[in-house]
Amino acid sequence: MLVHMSTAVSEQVPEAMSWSTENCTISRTMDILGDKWTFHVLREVFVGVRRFEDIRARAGVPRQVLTERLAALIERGLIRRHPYRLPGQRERSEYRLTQAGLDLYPVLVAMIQWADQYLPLDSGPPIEPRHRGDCGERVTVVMRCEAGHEPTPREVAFRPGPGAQPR
Amino acid sequence: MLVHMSTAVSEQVPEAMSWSTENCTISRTMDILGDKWTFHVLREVFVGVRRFEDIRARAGVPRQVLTERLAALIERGLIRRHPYRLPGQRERSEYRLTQAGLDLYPVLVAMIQWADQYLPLDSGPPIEPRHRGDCGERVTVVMRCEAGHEPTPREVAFRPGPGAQPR
DNA sequence: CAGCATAAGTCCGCTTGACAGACTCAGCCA
DNA sequence: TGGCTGAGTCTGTCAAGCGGACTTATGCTG
Repeated sequence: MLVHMSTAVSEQVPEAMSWSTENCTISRTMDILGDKWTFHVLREVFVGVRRFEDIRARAGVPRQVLTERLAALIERGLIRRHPYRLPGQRERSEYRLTQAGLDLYPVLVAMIQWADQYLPLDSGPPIEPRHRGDCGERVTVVMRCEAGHEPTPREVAFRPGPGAQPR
Repeated sequence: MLVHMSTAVSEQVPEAMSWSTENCTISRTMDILGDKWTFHVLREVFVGVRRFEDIRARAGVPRQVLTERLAALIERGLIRRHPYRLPGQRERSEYRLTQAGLDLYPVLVAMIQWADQYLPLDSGPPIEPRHRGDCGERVTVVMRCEAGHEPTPREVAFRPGPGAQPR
């Protein structure tokens, strides 16, 4: 039971205190995604902007930072280089999402959904995730457990799994 | 239609190029969440670790950075201070999630789900989101559109919404 | 051929932020 | 009185981000 549920005056030690943060899943994810420019770059690639100069100009990333972040994202397997050639120009590279990159969609959709609720603009959402093709309806994320329930945030808790290490 | 779907050799200009990144939802979210320490701090609060010293020691955050991040998270309304008093000690503060903070659950669950797939540990997941109480089953996020479909990442696209500004 | 245009970088010096480690402060207790 | 503890603040060092100038490779134009 997490301390959230405690009603006693005297505090209990949270269960999580006895588990290591060594191999924490969030840390390992943040090692890849955990800075503001990486997310800006991914946003551009997600909306279809894939060339160095276009990404740089739209996201406002310093060139050196963009070079470094693209290399890191390629090394981590989220994007890959893809040669292209404009008529009358030499061959260059653009950057496309891999399957691992595409599978970040739920993360981006969850963030947009949160921001649309808590950081709304007067003019409405500037960007909307939608079901492609004939359907075209707006897409949201929902949490669902394996029994088929759809719990609210208060009904969800993080628990140690098989890979948890004692401290 | 996004360029993803183009099969022609000659490239098209992505639709997104004609929209401003000024008020982008991802940028505005990253202004709040977009650095590695903020996510580490949130992780601790999510798993029930709420006191300055405990957060600092478990997350390995430099004190000064923790002070600054907690203040920012309070100002943005994701957490709030809550006084507590251990027996025989003076009153101190702990940090708890607000409703806005709790509603980041889907973002964290989506990240963990992605990492469990693409950055797995031999020993299994160290942390698992679960439905509290009697159910106890594992929780995942799914994308769902308003027509009730559950599209895969390739079937979702980001489109400009009512608040999109031309460049 | 010389000269120009362009995408995608690299180089440079400055400033900002992260960092480790020492220090402070307030209340409680022996 | 002096010591302990949680929650900070202070300080000097060092890495990273930054804007702006420079470079490189190729194709096009005259």
